[in-house]
Amino acid sequence: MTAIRPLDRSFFARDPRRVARELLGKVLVRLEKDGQPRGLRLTARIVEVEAYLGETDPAAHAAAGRTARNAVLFGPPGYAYVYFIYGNHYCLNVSCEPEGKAGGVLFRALEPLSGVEEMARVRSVTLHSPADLPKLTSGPGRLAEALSITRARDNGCDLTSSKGSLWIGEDGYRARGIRVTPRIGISKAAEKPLRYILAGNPFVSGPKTRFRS
DNA sequence: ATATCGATTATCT
DNA sequence: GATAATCGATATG
Repeated sequence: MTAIRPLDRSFFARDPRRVARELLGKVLVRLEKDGQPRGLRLTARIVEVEAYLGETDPAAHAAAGRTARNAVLFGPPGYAYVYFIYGNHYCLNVSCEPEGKAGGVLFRALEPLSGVEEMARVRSVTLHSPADLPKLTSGPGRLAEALSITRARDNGCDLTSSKGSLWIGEDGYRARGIRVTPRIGISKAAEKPLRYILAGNPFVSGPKTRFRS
């Protein structure tokens, strides 16, 4: 049982590239009120993220300026920006940069640490072997579903407060093997290296890349 | 292993 | 009316 402490808001008040890199190895925490005395705590380590810069980044939702949808990206740092995409999926970001300047980091993959059974239940995944675990949280839409993240419930929530039901913390784990690659699933500015992964971690999304010495 | 495709809707042009 | 920071299923090598 390792203690998890929330990150300070100043952690997020920086360039999304720096925040993205430093978020690798941190922990996303979801507390469900399920009637149990302490609730049900789901935790998962962050193993893949992407940086989305402000209005200068053609691929960012902030590119066309502030709208009702993307307002959180322009607000204070450390808050959840949740959007709905392809008529099917939610994706989670955390706002970066000081208030007034847009920027965010997209959560693309997590490694489950606790609450695996609950994640499997809400994802409708049957776990036959450890090889099935990445189906739970490998991919932005999958991890959002595993943690029951929706725009109605979570958009605009403070991710720096452990009193909330969704927050980001650190447990002393030190990230190893950080690599930077182009972002996934975008057409504009697709060549920019703004995706940060823990190389070799089986929960990282996308085609598996081979190791080379 | 890679490729293609349909689902389904909030948001923006 | 078109698009989209995706996923799961199907087809094929």
